[in-house]
Amino acid sequence: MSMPNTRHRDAQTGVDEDNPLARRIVEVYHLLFERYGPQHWWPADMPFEVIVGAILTQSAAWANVEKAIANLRREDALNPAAIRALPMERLAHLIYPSGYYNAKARKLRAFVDHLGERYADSLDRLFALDTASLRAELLAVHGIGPETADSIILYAARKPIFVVDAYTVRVMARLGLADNGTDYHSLQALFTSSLPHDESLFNEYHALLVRHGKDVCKKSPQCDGCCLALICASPGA
DNA sequence: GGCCAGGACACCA
DNA sequence: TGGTGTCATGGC
Repeated sequence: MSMPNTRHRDAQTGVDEDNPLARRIVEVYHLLFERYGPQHWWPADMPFEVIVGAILTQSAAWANVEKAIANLRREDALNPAAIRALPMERLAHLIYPSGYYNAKARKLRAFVDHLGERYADSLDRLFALDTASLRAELLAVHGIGPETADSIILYAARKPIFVVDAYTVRVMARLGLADNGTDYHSLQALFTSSLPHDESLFNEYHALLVRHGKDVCKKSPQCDGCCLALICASPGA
């Protein structure tokens, strides 16, 4: 994972180095990467597993999601046909540790049904869509909202789209660049208009925001020990 | 015992 | 259109 060198990449990417907001977004990335290093989120060798994880992680702790995925793997059910073949009760039981198991069982089923009906279970075919069409296609599936759709596009399809989540809002609020009322697409646009459209960069940046949000912004109301403290506009916000 | 986690949907005014 | 309730386990 290489960090963007804004001094040299501007000419290549069109990122406006004179834009203080864009500079700040890039600066935050550098500071987070320096502090935490690469996060190794979802190496997409198993895109279907990534999609399952993206759905199961909705409002759930990742450790619990891992248990649910392990159950599915043990059942040899980490593929669309197997999930479709499972009785809903059995599917819900397997994903029980991730919480909301009945609701999430319906969501998983909705996705594999959609994938089967329209793409013959081929993620390659689904991912062949351009990003906007893919996003619209995913949003049409029950249980897939903006964040889950973007997570699938970024981490499974490996297309450059920025994922906004609760941690992103929390960290950006600390920096004075957002508040709790900032809508998803405005915050997403803040990143995509400030950074090179690079899939591995967006992957790493989102993972770093989650790491930082967990480590510091939540636990330390006064930004104690925060690597962003010097540029933090509103400690304690 | 309460809070929160890598959200989304249904319902209502 | 915006606000609220619901879905629910597991770790701290």
